[in-house]
Amino acid sequence: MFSSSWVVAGKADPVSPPRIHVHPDSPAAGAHWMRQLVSFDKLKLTNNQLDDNGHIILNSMHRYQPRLHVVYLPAEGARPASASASASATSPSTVPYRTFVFPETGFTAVTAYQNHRITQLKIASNPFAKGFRDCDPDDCPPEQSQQRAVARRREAAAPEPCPALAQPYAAEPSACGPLYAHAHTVRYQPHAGPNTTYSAYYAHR
Amino acid sequence: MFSSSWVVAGKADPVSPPRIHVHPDSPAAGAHWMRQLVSFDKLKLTNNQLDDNGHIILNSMHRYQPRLHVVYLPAEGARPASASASASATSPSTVPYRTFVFPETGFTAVTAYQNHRITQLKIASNPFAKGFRDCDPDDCPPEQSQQRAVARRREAAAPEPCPALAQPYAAEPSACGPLYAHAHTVRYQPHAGPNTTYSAYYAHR
DNA sequence: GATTTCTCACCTAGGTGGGAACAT
DNA sequence: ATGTTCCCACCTAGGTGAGAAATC
Repeated sequence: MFSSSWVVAGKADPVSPPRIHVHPDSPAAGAHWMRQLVSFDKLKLTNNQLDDNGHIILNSMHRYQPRLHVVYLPAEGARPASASASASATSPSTVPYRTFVFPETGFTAVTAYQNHRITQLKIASNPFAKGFRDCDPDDCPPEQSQQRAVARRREAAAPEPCPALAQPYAAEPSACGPLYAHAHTVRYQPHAGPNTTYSAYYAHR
Repeated sequence: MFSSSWVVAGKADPVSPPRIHVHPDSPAAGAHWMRQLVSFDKLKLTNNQLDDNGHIILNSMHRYQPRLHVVYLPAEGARPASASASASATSPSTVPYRTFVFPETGFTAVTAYQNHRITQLKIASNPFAKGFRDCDPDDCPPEQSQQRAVARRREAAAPEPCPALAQPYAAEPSACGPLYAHAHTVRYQPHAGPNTTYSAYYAHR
């Protein structure tokens, strides 16, 4: 058996090139942001340190805490001709902003799920993975022939469903032991300096 | 034979509900618009008079002249809290703007092409119609077995290509006689009052 | 008889996990 | 032994013209 806890494994890996995802609606007035839910579903993650698509660069098997920055931008006539990005780059201390952290959005980056319940959760709730379902939840004949899933699938382990994961995306991960969630719609900022980043050990169950 | 000219066929049909397509980048500074080509490829057309998707409503077999309006929007601090759209609706004469017309963008709306050369032009140049091509222009074996096109296709008429249409989307339509082009990326405004709109007669060749 | 609508096979574009191959 | 990369079949979503059916 393994101990189910995190352990420090030495100094952290070098930090990735820090990148910011600017919401596509930016800049916009406060009324715009309050009008509806603000979604970051255009944000993309990568583990390619040389990425040039503007994606957020992560290290696999490391833990991240998304942070949200709300930046006040003066009216167009009141600021210099240069774009706001360069203005904040040259004098960041003069740009007023507030930062918000939602601890429930913290996640561990992975290249492969470490817990097959997460796999089942994604298959059940993501329309693009419909091909891996045993049964379409929307129209599933009670005892009839199941919708044929991908032919070459040959999963050995039993499903052993976790009650806490019955509602997709709504469960508290710790309810089923250490889980490694794949996050699609998060904003990235390393939450601490290089010497305090969680390092590469993780717990099996 | 038919006469190859337009004739007046009585009073015009009632005008469609007038709609404006606002470019998705709006509002933006002049420097933004000058940075690259300004594309209206998100604009969609419909002949459904009851459309509620915000598409531009056209009458089939009628002629249209797109118009481009450049509207000056004062800096955010200098204008009232209400959005610019409502401001121009309540007092249009106070909104400074300029209108540009490019006669070469005029077109006739249709539900089906009236000239099969246009069909061939679209098939040759639109990636979504690749299934109807006899041969992929990018990799076509010189004399080998042609790429199989859609099976149930049974076009009777010979291709009889028009030299002026050799370069997709670049030809002057009148070079091959009266053509009825399908326009995807245009801005709509009826170019005259209801009594001077072209009506439903058109010329065969 | 001419025009419009509808369904279809055929595409593009891209988001899924599976699993083999590869790297460390 | 473990973690990563790559290709694949399988999906969603939606843009094509062909041709039958419907409409007028």
